[in-house]
Amino acid sequence: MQGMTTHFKTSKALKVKKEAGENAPALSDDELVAMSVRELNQHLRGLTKDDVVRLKQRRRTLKNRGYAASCRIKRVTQKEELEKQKIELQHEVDKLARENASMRLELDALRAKYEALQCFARTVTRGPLSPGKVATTSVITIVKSAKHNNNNNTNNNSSPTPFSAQS
Amino acid sequence: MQGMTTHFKTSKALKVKKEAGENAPALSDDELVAMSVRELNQHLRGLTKDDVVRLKQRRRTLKNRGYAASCRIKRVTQKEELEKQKIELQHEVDKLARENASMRLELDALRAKYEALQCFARTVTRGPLSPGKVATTSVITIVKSAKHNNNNNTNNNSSPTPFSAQS
DNA sequence: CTGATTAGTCAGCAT
DNA sequence: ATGCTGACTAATCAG
Repeated sequence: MQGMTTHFKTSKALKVKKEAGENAPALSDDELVAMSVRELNQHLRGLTKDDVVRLKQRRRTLKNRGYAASCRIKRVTQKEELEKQKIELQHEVDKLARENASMRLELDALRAKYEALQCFARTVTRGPLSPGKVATTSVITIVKSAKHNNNNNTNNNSSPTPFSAQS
Repeated sequence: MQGMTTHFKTSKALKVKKEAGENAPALSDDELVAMSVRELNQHLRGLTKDDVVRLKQRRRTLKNRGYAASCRIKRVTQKEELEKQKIELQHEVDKLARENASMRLELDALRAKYEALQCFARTVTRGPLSPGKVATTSVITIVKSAKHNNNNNTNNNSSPTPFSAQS
């Protein structure tokens, strides 16, 4: 991709462009860009029209240099922002998927319990004694304690609830 | 450092830079970039060393122009790709959240049904047998089966079974 | 050398 | 005038 060999040399050539030996009013780049228009006009007194144009153009160029840098920084910042949001969304997907799976399990388990209880209720209502084709494979265990019913909170599978069924 | 003195081109072009009227060996930019090194050498015969250097440099510059364009295209493509993936993830989040909510409803409804049936079962078991304060911790085990119980598959809420309870 | 990437420059647009 | 961005160039890095 990119070299990233941070060459902090740049002694005089590449990044920090310093104007060579200008004539008298040696204005540094940093000074020139930081200058307001009013300040600039003060420095412009007693210069050739040509020099004025040149100096203004140099200022414009220096400004552009900064604009270009801002533009690139903005570009990478936005890209990083996008990637960050993407990661956050991915985490949210994972979290929801986990919740989903565990709820599905819970739902299936509860459905099974419900159906077992349903069968049991059928037997006890339809007649405590039906001599027909009953009783071969389903076991229902009912544990009953009448005192206090503090149930139904974060229903784990180890049900202390009155009714629990195994297939 | 660079005085920008070398642009005798930039005559009128922004995107498609076409060389103006060159001299004899008029090679278009497109031809020059598309040329292989062997082909280039053939066109290089009978030229000043200086001209050879110039032509090679022009070729390199044209190539660089293309590389820069590829780089920009790649940049926007990757950005679009990121945004696309972000939208897809957002849709997935929405979908999972919807599933989650509906499952939560289903779970709550089933829990309510289950508890109602539980209450009912308690009454029918406790009622006929023990009117008093019996059965505080009794365990009842019922073994039951029938030949074929093909009724429990993806039990929808519209239960045609004998027992159904609503809260 | 070829291809990719960065910083700087300019043109052009918008404010 | 000021700020931003696309395209171009040169420099430099990576293979």
